[in-house]
Amino acid sequence: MFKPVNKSINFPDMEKDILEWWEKHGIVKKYLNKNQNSSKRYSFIDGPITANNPMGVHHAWGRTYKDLFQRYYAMKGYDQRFQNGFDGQGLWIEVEVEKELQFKSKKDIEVFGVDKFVNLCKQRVMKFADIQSQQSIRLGYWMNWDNSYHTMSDENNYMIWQFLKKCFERGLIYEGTDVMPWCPRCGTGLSEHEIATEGYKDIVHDSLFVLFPLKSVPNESLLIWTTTPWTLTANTGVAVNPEIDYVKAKLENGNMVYVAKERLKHIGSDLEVVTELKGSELIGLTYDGPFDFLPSQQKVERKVVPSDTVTTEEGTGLVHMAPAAGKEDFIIGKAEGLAIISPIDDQGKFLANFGSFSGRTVFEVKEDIINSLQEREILFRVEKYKHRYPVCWRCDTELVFRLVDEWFISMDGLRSEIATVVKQVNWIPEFGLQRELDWLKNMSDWMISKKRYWGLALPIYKCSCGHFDVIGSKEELKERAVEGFEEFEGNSPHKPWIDKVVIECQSCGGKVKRILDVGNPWLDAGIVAFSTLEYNKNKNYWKKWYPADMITESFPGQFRNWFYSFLTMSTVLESSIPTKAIFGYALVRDEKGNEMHKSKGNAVWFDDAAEEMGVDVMRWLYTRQNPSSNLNFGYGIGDEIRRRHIIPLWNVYSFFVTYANIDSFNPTDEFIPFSDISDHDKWIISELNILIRDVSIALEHFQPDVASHRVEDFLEILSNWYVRRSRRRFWKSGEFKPGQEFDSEKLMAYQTLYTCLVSLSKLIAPFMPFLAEEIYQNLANSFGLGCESVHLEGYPQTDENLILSDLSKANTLALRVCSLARSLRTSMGVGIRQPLSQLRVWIDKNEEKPFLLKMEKLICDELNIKELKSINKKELSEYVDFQLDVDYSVLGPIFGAKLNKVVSHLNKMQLEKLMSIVETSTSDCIKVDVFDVPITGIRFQPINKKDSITKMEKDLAVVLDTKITKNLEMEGIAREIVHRVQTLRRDAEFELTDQVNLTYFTESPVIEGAINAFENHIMSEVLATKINKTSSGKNSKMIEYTIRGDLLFVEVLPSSNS
RNA sequence: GGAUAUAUAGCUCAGUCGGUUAGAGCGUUCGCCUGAUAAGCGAGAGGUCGCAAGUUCAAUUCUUGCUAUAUCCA
Repeated sequence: MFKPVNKSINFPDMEKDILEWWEKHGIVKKYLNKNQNSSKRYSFIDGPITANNPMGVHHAWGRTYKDLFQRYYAMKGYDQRFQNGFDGQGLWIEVEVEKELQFKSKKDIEVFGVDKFVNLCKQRVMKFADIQSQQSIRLGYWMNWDNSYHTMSDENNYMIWQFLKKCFERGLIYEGTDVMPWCPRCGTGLSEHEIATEGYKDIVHDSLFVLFPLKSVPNESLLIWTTTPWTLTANTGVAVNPEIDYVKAKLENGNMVYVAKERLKHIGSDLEVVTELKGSELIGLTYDGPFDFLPSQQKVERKVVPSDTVTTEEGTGLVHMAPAAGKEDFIIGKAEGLAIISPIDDQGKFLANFGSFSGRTVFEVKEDIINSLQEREILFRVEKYKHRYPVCWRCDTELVFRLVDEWFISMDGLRSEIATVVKQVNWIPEFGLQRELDWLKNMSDWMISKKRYWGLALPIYKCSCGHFDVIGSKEELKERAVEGFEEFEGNSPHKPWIDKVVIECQSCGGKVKRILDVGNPWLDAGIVAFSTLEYNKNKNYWKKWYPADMITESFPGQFRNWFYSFLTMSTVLESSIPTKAIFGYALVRDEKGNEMHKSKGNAVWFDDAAEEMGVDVMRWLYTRQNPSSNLNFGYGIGDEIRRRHIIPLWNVYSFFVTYANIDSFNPTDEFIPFSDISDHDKWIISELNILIRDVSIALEHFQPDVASHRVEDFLEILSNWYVRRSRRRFWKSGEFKPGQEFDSEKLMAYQTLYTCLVSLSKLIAPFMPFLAEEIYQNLANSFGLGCESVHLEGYPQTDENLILSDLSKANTLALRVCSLARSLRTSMGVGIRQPLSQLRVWIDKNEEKPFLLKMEKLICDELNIKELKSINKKELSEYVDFQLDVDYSVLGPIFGAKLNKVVSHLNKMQLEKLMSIVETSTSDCIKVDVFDVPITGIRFQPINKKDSITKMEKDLAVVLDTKITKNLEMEGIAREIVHRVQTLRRDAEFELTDQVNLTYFTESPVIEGAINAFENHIMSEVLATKINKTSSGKNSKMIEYTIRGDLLFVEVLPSSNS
């Protein structure tokens, strides 16, 4: 006996029961260990998830892929590591802890105590790692959760030291001065990685047009434009494009200004052009700067310099240069030898020698700057200007550009090496390779330092003498330490403990401390192909698992983040690929395709989604998605997935169990051999084997969407064709009990459907682990068949001998015939319940004709037709006309440019004559003019005559005999009655097997005649033991029906026999 | 300004290694079956496959240019 199936199942509840069952029986552990001794290996390296918040549904997408592929290879018998990773060092953790403590700046951290602060950061990571593990378990993600790695681990940090040491030995590490985007709140620079993603916002600023009077000529000025007024205090030059046309124009007050010709309109229509000149003529001019009086500006020479980056798209065509406060300015300034004046400190406050601005932030001084320019009559105009301006991706503070000393890894020496490695990786989607190479090409040196607290302690020791060293391991540090190692010993290599250690300078012998900076967090994640695979501890282990077979992450951000650091680090350490394949996927959007934002209220939390829609639905939604396009996620979409794909499977399963129990079907009995089962059964088994083959191939080629859609297609034909066309076999009477006679056709149906369902449960196990388990437990394990859990099973394998392509073609043909005939019935207004005597079918392709005969019974049954007749073209021509239909795909390649001539000759021929020539031709070709035309290229396509009783496609036509004889009419009425009584049975809540008595009353001789003629049929269809006509007229319990205009009253009562 | 991707029905998306009738789901109109399923099945309407040029006997498909959108870079 199978466990009865709940038809109105609540999937999330079912999933929770399964979770409990897995837990109770230790299934996960058995699964993780099952291939331990296998010679086959599948190596997956997990890109660490940031353990800073609960998981979102976008994480669930990636984790579904990770689980899917690992489960697939687990079922295939591959040994795996199943190691999850958590990312936990860096500014994003610091920011959250700062928020909790309500800190406003870095000073608060110092006052609070760096050690306490760092410990809180660690605690936060552990807390969310735990939450995310629990959520992942709810998702059905099977990993070794006791063995997750942390990027904050000693192992990981020291491994990065080793990497940095190797960079150092190659001379790639240097301290550089550069203008960096800087967050005044966080007090740190941002690397290119960080600024690009969410780093820009549309912000409106006051932009200023300012006059810079020329030194050489009185009353003549350069007109410049800036969107960052505070940088004017650090101005040391003006850039012009030598190729552009400029003008000298007269203002109302008679003074002259220089601007680009094209910008004149924007600046003022009342300007009168005095002369035109090229930008090159301006170069070298000197001028009075806007804040010459500041102490920092003394002895500075300010001049006009050339730059082809200057355009006439905005501003004045003359660009104010503050080399210490702008990226471009710095590059141009260095090239042209402009002075560099650094105006602000790490909190965005002006340094000491900036007069009244000193000690105030760049945001505070804006008004004063404007007023000062105004008073001195060099402010030309203030204009609101909206632009994309960089902000801090963590705290939203507007960034400033600042001259800083940071540590870098030089990329120029590595670029081509990395590119070589990148090209060896299999990128999915393919364009990933192009994007990574593009990023690589444009990537400037990697800024690895950060002036913060919680993160990798950069092992760089810089002496006051200028010499610096990079330490490559804890052991090396111990060896080199001259002070403080005992104090540090026992702590993780983090600030502040690590900074107790002092080493000796190898150049001057002085005492040296570590630089104060921590590392860029992408170092942390990039090293995991070494740190987690025991590169130092156990080389054999490392060799066993390196490189990974695949990694998978959301691709939009990772080309410059994890993918990049991952590939870079393996290039430096081993000059080899860290993974054979990188499978990328896009972004999760909301139901309408908009970005999800907490603030917009359209973000969906994983816990809510799991509770409401269930994780199998969620996982199917993910796996069926084309990975390279954005995924719209929502409850409505979830409902649709459940309704269209999961409920149908559940219904087939429920159908099977219902009848299997009625008939005492036992799956442990011997199965009828494939060679002996019916064609209909062979067909679905064949389709099943094709499905298994396709799904396996798709998964091995990283096409989970293709695999999912193939499963959906199979479910469709299983439910709507196999089961529907098999139902009568399940209804045949007779239980499968020892000593009882039973129908072998019926047994075949049960065994076939059973095979399909059990195979399906294994096939979908990596996709929907809960539903798969539920079905498998009931169908297999409860009878002691198979394994304890579907997840301990092997993945189904295709048996090529069971794939019968002729049966596929035959069923495809039958489906087409039925579809055409149904459409014809619809258009003629004859419902399917009215039997009709004959359907004539014309098939163009000779090779398909035998299939029609094979499918005759099934088609007749499906369409409620008495007889199927195959007709030839001549017979068909009674009902239709034909037209010439040239098969261009046949004739095109043969005739090429002469094709038009051939076709026009064919068209000129009389159609009937051509048809008979083609039909009677004994050779493969016919002569048309001078051409030998193969007859396979000439077709005759039927077209409808008016008011026809035919319906056709190109190579298929059906003709319906619509004559309804007296007998057919009565049979139709009988079917109507059966239908009404079945509905009555259901409404009265009879069991499927209950016998009933029918009582009816009618005054219609037609209905009465039909009942009499088809009494036995009706009785067997509705399980009636008796049919009584009352002569006393209708009683009040009878239900009234109108059948073809006549009244019928019916009552259904429990049978007196039962 | 450069790179990559995308552009197909009202919406969300498949597809076409070039072949003259381009598909699905949702939505919409109409209908139907049902002793598993109204959380089902089917039919109809709805598309000059972004625009333009080129290659070709033939272009939605290949090439180029343009436009728009997204992501990335400068």
